[in-house]
Amino acid sequence: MPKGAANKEFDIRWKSQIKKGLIEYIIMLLLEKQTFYGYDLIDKIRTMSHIEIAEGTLYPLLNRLKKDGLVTSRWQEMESGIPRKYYTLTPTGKAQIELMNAYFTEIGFSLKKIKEFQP
Amino acid sequence: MPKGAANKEFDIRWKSQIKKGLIEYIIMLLLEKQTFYGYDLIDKIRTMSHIEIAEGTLYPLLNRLKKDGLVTSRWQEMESGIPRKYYTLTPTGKAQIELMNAYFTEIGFSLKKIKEFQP
DNA sequence: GAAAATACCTTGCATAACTACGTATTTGTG
DNA sequence: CACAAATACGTAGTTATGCAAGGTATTTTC
Repeated sequence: MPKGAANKEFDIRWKSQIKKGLIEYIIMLLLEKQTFYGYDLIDKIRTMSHIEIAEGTLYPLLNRLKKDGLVTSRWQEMESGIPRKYYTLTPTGKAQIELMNAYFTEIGFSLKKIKEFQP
Repeated sequence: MPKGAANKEFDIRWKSQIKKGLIEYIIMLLLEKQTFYGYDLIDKIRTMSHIEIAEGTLYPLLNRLKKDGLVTSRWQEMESGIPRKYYTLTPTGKAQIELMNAYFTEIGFSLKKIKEFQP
């Protein structure tokens, strides 16, 4: 057990940086299973991963995915309540997920190798 | 097998984003095992992970770690060749690594859960 | 009928990776 | 022996993304 305390500000910054790209991946993994609307994605990810996603992060992100042809969206009028914008993964999005899965697997192997590395 | 091809530009951007924070973690994992100098870290990480780190990424990163008290550095004159700046993890750095390990473990569990999720 | 929750959105800031460049020394090659 | 490549450090400016803080509008709850 190290005696020094960790650097709290560094930790906050680092965790924010780690989310870059990761959130995009998680959202696509979920959209691979079913359609979601934005507000629901935030809630789903919070309960499944304890990762908090700000709305100011999510909505621009979904627009990027759409612009890049990875998802499509359609408005859904509710019988009661506020209309929701549902997102669906495109074939391009599905192809992209395969690349992401492969990259994550590779990162997993690399981290394992590095952690087991003996000088 | 999806018919659509993935979005190449998106993939390049995404892989760059995934590196954010990850490179910092990998470097600290290596420095936990032994001291390294910058140029050697690039080479070590390339061979152990196939992740390319630009020099313009590494040197500012090492300076940040130093500024945040996670590493110390000392110049080492070589008998032959260019002097090297060796980096060593501080107790603060070691404490930070434990937080990072815990966070990565949590992310691993979350991804597993999300991948196994059935609607 | 006021507050909270739902559901969407935008603007501006901070951070980190990258490209491209610069410096200096040493090693390899024709 | 000259010249290219490799070694080893560094900086400046660009770009992308997460986040805080703000906004609108409707619905539910107390």
